[in-house]
Amino acid sequence: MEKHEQSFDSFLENFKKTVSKLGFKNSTQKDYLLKILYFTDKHLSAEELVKISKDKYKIDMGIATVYRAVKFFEELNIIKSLDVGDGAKRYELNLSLHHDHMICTSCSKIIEFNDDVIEEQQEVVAKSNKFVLKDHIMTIYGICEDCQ
Amino acid sequence: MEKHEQSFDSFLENFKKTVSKLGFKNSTQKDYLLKILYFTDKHLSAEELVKISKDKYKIDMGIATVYRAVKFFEELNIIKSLDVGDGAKRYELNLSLHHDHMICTSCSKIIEFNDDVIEEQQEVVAKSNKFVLKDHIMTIYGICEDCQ
DNA sequence: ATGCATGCAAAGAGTTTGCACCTAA
DNA sequence: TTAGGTGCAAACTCTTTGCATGCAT
Repeated sequence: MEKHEQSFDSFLENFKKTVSKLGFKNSTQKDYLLKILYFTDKHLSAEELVKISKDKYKIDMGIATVYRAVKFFEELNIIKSLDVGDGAKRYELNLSLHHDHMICTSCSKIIEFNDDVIEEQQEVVAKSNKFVLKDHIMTIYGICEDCQ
Repeated sequence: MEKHEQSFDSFLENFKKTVSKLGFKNSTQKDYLLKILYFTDKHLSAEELVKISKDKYKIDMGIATVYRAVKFFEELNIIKSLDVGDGAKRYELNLSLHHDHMICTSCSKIIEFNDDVIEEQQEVVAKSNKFVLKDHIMTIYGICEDCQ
């Protein structure tokens, strides 16, 4: 997958400006959550975000803060949530180009992919049903090479 | 969407044979759950299944029975679960041809669709990633005609 | 008669919320 | 100073599990 198009510093700066502009307040917790999400290549759950922020950045934050933050981020459309099928929602930054997921039902590995044909075709489907398209999720389930 | 290709009676008979063959036992509860799922055009949650079986068929069944049954059905691959984004999983029979979902983010209406191009293209994507494809989910989010 | 299935209630897991305190602006 | 943010714990929702009883085979 592509790297993000924006450096973390400029992304964060931009985010903070938006937050201020909207009349909300910035916080260390949100900064670190975004930092973790920016630099990970995984899809993290709320629990995992708490753990990483503690282990890696020595920041203790309550799980409630994480849930409130991800909800906030989702409203600003800068993260997406993903249902992998284990109980918990997983989150990822929404900065890079759109991509979909392929999940191995044996080892739960997640591979990201992007396919132009599918991207275009969903527009076609939306139109023919008179939907104004906003987003889509495509997840392919199968057995990855290693598990076959 | 297409109607089911099999009548309910033959489907149920077939199911019961399979259950016996596998060494499990049949039950009224499972029969009614399948009946409800067969004849509904909605995607029902566990709670809703309990309610419908009580209201429509005067069968009281515990929610635990429903969860155990849907898990059992999923293992037999005769139902699918669907995550609409409200907390609860929703279930639908897996008898008819494969279809995907388009969900209105305004009124939560679910429209089913089937698109050959997308069906074929996901095979292509799976192959190029050396995945053995088993299934896929495609959900398009947008605003339906009524809500625009 | 045997063992899977059921119902109930309790336990779990994930997420949300109320409230007192904290902190950015 | 003062709204919004945070942490904690309690509450909630959805789902699973233990156990005694029920019922299909």
